Amino acid sequence: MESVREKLQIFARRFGLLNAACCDECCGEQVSLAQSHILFEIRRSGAPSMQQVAEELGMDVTTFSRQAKGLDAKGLIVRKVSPDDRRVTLLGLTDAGADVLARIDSYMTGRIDQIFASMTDFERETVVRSLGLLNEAVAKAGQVAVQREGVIACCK
Amino acid sequence: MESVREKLQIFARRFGLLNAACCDECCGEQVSLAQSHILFEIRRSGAPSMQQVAEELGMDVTTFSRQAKGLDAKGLIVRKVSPDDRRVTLLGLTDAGADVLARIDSYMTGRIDQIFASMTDFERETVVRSLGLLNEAVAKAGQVAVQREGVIACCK
DNA sequence: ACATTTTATTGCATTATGCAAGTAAGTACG
DNA sequence: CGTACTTACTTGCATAATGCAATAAAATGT
Repeated sequence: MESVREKLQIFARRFGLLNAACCDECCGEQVSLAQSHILFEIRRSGAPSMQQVAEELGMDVTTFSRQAKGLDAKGLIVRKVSPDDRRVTLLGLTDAGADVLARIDSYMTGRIDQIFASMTDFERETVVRSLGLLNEAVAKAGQVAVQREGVIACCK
Repeated sequence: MESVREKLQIFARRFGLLNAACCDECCGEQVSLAQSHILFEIRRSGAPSMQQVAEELGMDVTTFSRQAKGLDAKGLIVRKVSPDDRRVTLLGLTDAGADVLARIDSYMTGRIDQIFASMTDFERETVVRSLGLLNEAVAKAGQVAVQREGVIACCK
């Protein structure tokens, strides 16, 4: 019988592939998969610093720095020095960046709708609620780990 | 409010990070994250050909070929010519490969248990069932996509 | 004022990646 | 048969990604 670990592994893998495919299909010319993650996270977290995003994505800051430079050069994000601390760079999406992300969103939600189409309303609801539970639980487990080991969730 | 797309995105990302951390902590010396995925998939699918695994993982066959060579050199997998078709290489885990994978499994299940620890029994059950539903739904959506577009699920 | 820490950037070497091309084995069809 | 075509895998090569070490610049502590 299939373990929870296997279920999660397989689901995460497939979702990753779906994500890559969508990103590639709608804006492969403009952004790589990694860069699409960065756009997503910038939108999600307001006006984050480079470190914040890099850590959230589990990416080395140096790698992140280069990716951010690339996105800046393409006019998809803006980097401005924080007024509070001139060492930190605050990130934001440009209109073009928001557009690219919106296009990826739309592909993704389309595909996700296809996936959910084979479910009953009840199943759909259950699954969505479970995802919420799962994310909360991961966050909680992360906090515990920080208290115990001084480590953030899953990142080194 | 958080969309399903966002929930999925975030969950998949965190799981990926967890996966990387576990793989790194217990056998970073022996296998890369990508290689751990390969071991996982070989075990999961019996005695697959190179192409099968590469496709399942959404990896280019040439990249896969090199990774497989590396795993073979480390004595973690065996590659033997198929008796049915001498072009195809059938993959299998060696004892050492199975051990490495078992170690990763054990780290992962430990972490997953931590995550599930903050849930009630009912929630846990619901989440597990939902993961099953989700994977089935992805598989179904994949089949539909094949019929319509001649494309496998999410891979190009 | 000076040492320490923090944030971000660059140098450099290693690795991953994928396309194009090649080899070897199987298949189809005259 | 044999010749053309397809399929499974491997290598060449060029490009992109990655991370550690070193650096610059700003903030903090004492």
